[in-house]
Parts: sequence; C-alpha cells; structure tokens
Amino acid sequence: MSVQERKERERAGRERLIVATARELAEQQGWDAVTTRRLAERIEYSQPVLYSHFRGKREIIGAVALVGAAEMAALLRAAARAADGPRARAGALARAYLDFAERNPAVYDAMFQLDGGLAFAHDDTPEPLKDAFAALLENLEDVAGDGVHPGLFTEVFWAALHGLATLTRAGRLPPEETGRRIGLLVDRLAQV
Amino acid sequence: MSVQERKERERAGRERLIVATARELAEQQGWDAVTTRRLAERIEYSQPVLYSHFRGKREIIGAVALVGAAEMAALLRAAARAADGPRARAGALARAYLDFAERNPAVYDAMFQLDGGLAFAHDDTPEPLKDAFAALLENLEDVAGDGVHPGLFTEVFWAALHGLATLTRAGRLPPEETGRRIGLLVDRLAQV
DNA sequence: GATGCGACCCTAGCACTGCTAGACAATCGA
DNA sequence: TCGATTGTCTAGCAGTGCTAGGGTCGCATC
Repeated sequence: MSVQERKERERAGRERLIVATARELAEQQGWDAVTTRRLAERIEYSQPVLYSHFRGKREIIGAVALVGAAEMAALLRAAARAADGPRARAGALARAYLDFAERNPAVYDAMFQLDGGLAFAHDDTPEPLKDAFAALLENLEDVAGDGVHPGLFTEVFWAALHGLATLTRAGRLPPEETGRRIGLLVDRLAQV
Repeated sequence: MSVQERKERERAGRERLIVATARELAEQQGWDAVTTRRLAERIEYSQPVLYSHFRGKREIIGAVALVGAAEMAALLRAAARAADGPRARAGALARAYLDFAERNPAVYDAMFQLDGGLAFAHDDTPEPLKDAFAALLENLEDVAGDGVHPGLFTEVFWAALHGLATLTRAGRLPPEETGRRIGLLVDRLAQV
C-alpha cells in the first residue's frame, strides 16, 4: 500500500513539475515556445509522459490557468485588505489586478486568452476560477450602487480591467497612462 | 504600359481575393483552420503565391484586420449618427461595437486578439486603425466630462467594450445579460 | 531468493503546420 | 521569331501535437 502511495506522490510531484515548467517556459519565451518536445526535455522525460498526465497541450494550459487563478485570488484579497474603505478597496483591487496581468503575462494569457479547455460561467466551472471572481465580487459589492446587481457590476468592472490589461499588453494602449486610466475607471464606476 | 497596368489590377484583385477568402474561412471554421494550404486551395493557386503577396500568414491576418477596422469605423459612425444626443450616441456606439464583435468574431480576433504584425499607438499605426479609434473618440468626447482628456476617456471606454466583447465570446460571461452590462457601463461612464 | 506479471516509459512515426528553393512554363519586348 | 523575364508550381525542409508498439523495470507472489 505504501508503495502505491509513494508512486502517487511521485506522480503528483511530476505533474506539478510539468505545470510549473510550462509556466516558466511560457513566461520566459511565450506560449509559442512551449512545445511538447521542449517541455518534455526540460522535465527530463519523453513526450508521451506528458500525455499520461494531461490529455494534451490544452489541458496543460488549463492547469497553469488554475494555478494562476488561485494566485490571483490571493493577491486580490491581500490588496483589498490593505485598503481602507469601499472605494479605496476598489482602487486597490483594480491596481492589483492589472499588476498581476503585467507581471504574469503568460499566466494571464492561459487564464483568459488561450483555450485551456476550461468551463466558465457554468456550474462545473473549476473552483479556483469561481474563487477569483468571488474575490472581485466580495470587494466590489459595496460600491455597486443601489439597485444594481453586484454580480452584474462585478462583471462590468472585471471586463473593463480585462480590456485594459489585454490592450495594454498587446501594445494597443500606451502603458504610461495606466494609472490615470484606472483612476478614471474606478472614479466613474464605483458609487460612493 | 497598359499591359503592366492590367497585371497590377489583376494582382490587386487576387490580393483582395486572398484577404476575403481568409476572412471567410476564418469566420466559417476559425483561424486555426486557415492554413496556407487550405487558403491556397480555395483561391485555386499554389501556396507560394500567397508569399508573393504577403510575407507570411501574419501579414494576411493583418490585412483582414485592416479591412475589418474600416468596416467597423463605418458601422460605428452610422450607429452614432442615428442616435439623438451625446448620451444616446454613446449607448448606440457601445451596442454597435459589441454587435460587430459578435457578428464578425474572426475579424475581431484578427484586429485585437491575434498577432497581425500591426503597429498600434504609434505614429506609424495604419490609417484604418487610427480611424476606427477616431470614430469612437469623435462620438465620446461630449460625454467625457469636464477636465477629463477625451483620448483617455475613449481608451477606457474602448477597453471596457473590448473586455465585454472578448470575455463574452470566450464564454467567460453569459451572453444573455450583455444588454444590461452595456446599460450599466454607459450609465456610469458617460457624463451627461 | 527466483519468477512471472503488470505498470511504466521511450523510440519511432504519423499527419499536419508555415515557409522556401529550384525547376518549369507562359508571356512579353525586341 | 527568338531570348529574357516574369510568374507559377512541385517538392521538400524543419518543426508541430499526438500516438502506437516494443522493451525494461520494479513489484507481488510462490
């Protein structure tokens, strides 16, 4: 029995290694550089080993996305905790969100740009994703305004942040003004 | 001389055919299905012909993006013209934008999601892209509010629309509520 | 401790991708 | 009519995600 447990531990460890290596490689050289061959070489196994853990490259991207979502949720909550008052919390949340996207572009891509084969906005949405949304929601409901559904407000707020994040990263928006854009956004969206 | 002119006309026509076919194929089966082989087969030429018009697949995507930008700019202006008053114009603009993204997902991807090798937010940004932004700007400056730079306001407004468009299309946001999200967004962002 | 079995992993290969070199044919100017 | 140039195609390269099959290792059993 203990032999089997050890094997499972080793398997789980190797799976984490795959995900961490994929993330690392993606951050270093972009997702295009994350090929199954290169990934296999870095973890010092052959390609087929990857497929004994994941159905394919898509699932690996999805796994990176889940890890990233958990990380982001924690960062968002920490940023919100450090702020005083609902409005300041909203601002801190927005800055933390864009900061995460800027510091972890590959992970952010895995979460929202690439196809990681993950379900969204459904009952079977993976927990880390729902939790990341919850981290936004619980810190925004106080500024949604009267008569506005907090969930809907959070969706709009999130979409705006997502737009800023992706357009900035793709070179569509000059990054120097990010701070002012956040200021304007929070100023207008957040009520009292 | 007229022979040369005819040849240039034919070349230009074939180039338009390539772009239109790429767009069509992408809308039908997604950009992944737009391979140089399939594209060449559809235009009834061999692959290398594509490379006599474009440096590579990237440039073809970029060409589709430019056509799309021109189309979008026209649609945005038409929608804005049909509305009465600054605020209603902003609303109409937002609906037209999301409508375009929903009706032409592949073109929208070419413009903002994929790498078409286009320069943005620079002096050498292609005219159609600058013009599409201008179409937003000229219909939003009246609702930017006092003391707010219209360009900055347009960027934020645009980012929010872009976020809604991409998250909705990727299944991250349920599409049923799109109308209410637009309502909330315009209601908060637009100042009288 | 030997043995048979099963889990595990690797080599090799498939069909596909974007892209290009070089041969060939059609068209043009003289 | 002939030579040169332009244009196009066939064939092939290196690389992609993914998989079938064989072989080797470590384990549970006798």
